[in-house]
Amino acid sequence: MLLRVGELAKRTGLTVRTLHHYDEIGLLVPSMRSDAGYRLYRRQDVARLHRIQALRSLGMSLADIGALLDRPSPSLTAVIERQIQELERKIADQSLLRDRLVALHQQFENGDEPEMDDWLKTLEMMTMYDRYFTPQELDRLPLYQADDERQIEWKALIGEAEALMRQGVPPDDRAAQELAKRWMMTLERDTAGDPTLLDKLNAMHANEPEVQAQMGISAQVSEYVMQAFAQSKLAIYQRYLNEEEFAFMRQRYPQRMHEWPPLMAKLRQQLEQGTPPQAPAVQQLAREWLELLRSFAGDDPATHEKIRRANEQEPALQASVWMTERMKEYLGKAIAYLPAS
Amino acid sequence: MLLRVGELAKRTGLTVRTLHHYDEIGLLVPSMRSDAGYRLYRRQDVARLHRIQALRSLGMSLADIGALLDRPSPSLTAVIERQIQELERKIADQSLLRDRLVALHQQFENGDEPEMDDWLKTLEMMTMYDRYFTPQELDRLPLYQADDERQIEWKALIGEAEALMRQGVPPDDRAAQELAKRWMMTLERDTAGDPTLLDKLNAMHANEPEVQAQMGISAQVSEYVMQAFAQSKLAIYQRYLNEEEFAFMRQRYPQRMHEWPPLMAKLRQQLEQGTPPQAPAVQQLAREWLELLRSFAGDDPATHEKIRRANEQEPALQASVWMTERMKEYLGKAIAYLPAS
DNA sequence: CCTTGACCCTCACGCAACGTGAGCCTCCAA
DNA sequence: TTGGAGGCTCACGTTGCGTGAGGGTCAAGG
Repeated sequence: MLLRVGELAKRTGLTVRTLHHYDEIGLLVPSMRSDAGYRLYRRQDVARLHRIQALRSLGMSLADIGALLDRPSPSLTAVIERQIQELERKIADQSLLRDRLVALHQQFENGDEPEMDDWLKTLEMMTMYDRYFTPQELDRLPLYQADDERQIEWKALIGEAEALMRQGVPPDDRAAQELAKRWMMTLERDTAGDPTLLDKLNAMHANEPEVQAQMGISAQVSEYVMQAFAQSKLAIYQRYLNEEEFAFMRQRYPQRMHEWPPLMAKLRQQLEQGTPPQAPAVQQLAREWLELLRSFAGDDPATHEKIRRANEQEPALQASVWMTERMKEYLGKAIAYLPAS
Repeated sequence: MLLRVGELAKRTGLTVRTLHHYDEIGLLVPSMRSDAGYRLYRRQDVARLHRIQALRSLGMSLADIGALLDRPSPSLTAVIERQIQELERKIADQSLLRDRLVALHQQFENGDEPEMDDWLKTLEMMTMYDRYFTPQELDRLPLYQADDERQIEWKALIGEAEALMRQGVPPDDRAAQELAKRWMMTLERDTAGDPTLLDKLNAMHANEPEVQAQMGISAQVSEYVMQAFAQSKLAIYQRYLNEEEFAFMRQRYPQRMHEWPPLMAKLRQQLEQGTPPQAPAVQQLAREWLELLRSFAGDDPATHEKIRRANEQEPALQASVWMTERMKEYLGKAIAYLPAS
């Protein structure tokens, strides 16, 4: 029962080269050589090879197989479980990819042979979203599931904004403010009211000129809308503040309002992780929050009180802007725990 | 808008090494270098990189991407379709593997920590079957889905055969013949009556000592059963033949009967492929069939006629042995088309 | 006895898409 | 002017073999 490589190869369905390779890496070293140097495999070698093939068929690497065969492993079931999990991960990944490809394929199916450019642009957008959002987030991001209606809605909003800008309408104009409010409400809806999603979306728009181009939202437009939104809120606060307070706030608020979204996002994440309000991380966020408030409202507690009253009484300030009741409550507790400074 | 590698890497989520690599293979060569040799990427380079990333996210190889971007490909949808198909193949393969692993895992789940050897033996058997049968065949092979009942049944049959052999009972003994008939019927059932499966199973048993050991069917046992089966058929034919004819047949039949299964398998495959009986391949098989018949029945047409009559009238010859009515009819036609020689 | 042809041997490069140093250069701020 | 961050070019490693190149071995046939 001495087999030469060729014979063993034929019997096992492997190639001679493969057996050479196994020899080289010490996985299966034939226990004999002929005088001429031919590899001679004995029954025990063949048995080992069968085990190797068995384990290979489970997708194990040659290194792992060698380790497993050479010393009695602690737990074989554990090995299998690992293999299963890895396989399931791969399958999940590939299924996702396939679904996406199929969707893409359908999208361009009617309307024969799309232009290369349209094609790639769509693809690029998809990969952009991939870079800024996790798959779970994408699932929760309505903007990503963009149906035609949503597209049209946004096109209209953008068009209006551009028109106002072209006409030189200032951001504190009533029309601009109304547009900004609608814009923000739509945006809130399309980010599922999640400030984390909003924040990432903002980051994406800020960093990727191509996204701006594709969506049609230039940096100017978004800045204009932001300012108009700020003005719409200022207009409300004005009714609660005296002249001096309002003048102060009017100067500072528009510059600092960009800082809300990331702060809200972080707060929301802590809330969802169930971090208690007195935890250091949350306390830090509360401090930053107060800091931001002071930066445009000054240090006078009386002013702060007025702003709080406005927030409570004005429906326009209550609605929307990614602040839920739970968030307000959580923030309130965190602030209450802050040592008086 | 000139970016250095590090910056571009950061913005795209790639590594510097990856960008170097793309440069090396000519996929993305920065359109500028600084005086110090630093790679400088312009807007157009960034755009190209975005496209590269988009296509990569579809699972395309760098080579393919390069080809696609450098000349306008004929059909992009075709590319995607290819990707989808490849993905589905991979997914199918991996799902199969996972199912198998899960099954294996469950098999050993109860009965804490199995012995490495049992483990590997089971696995080895699985890979053996894999080598001799296609996945579709395995699906159709009842023996492979071996439940406990089947196992016990075969253990019993093998035990009986071994006992008879030990006791020195000759294959032409009544008891041996009865056992052989039951054996063949069980085997027919467990190969789903498909001679192709039978043939491959035989090949596996003949070539793989380990399979014999695992199943407990030694070459001696299977030869004994074969001979007993031959004797059981001879006993029937005897009633139709004269003494001389039977003496001739008795001498030859046991030696040649091994040749039936492969011949039946080939014939069945032709039948299933819908090959007409007058096709050369089928004609060749018919010739071989007649040749085999002559080899143990002699050249006298009268003898052949007697055998045919026996086959028609004897239920024991009708039943089983992997010959269906359709097969008989097909073979009959093929023989009828043979030029008289 | 010599020649085929089928096998066998040992290098050693190739593949895909980078990861990971090593050794050296450049730039900018302190 | 010095230190640290970032850049450069080799060049080897990874995984599991495929694919020659160049050269022995062995049994059969002329």
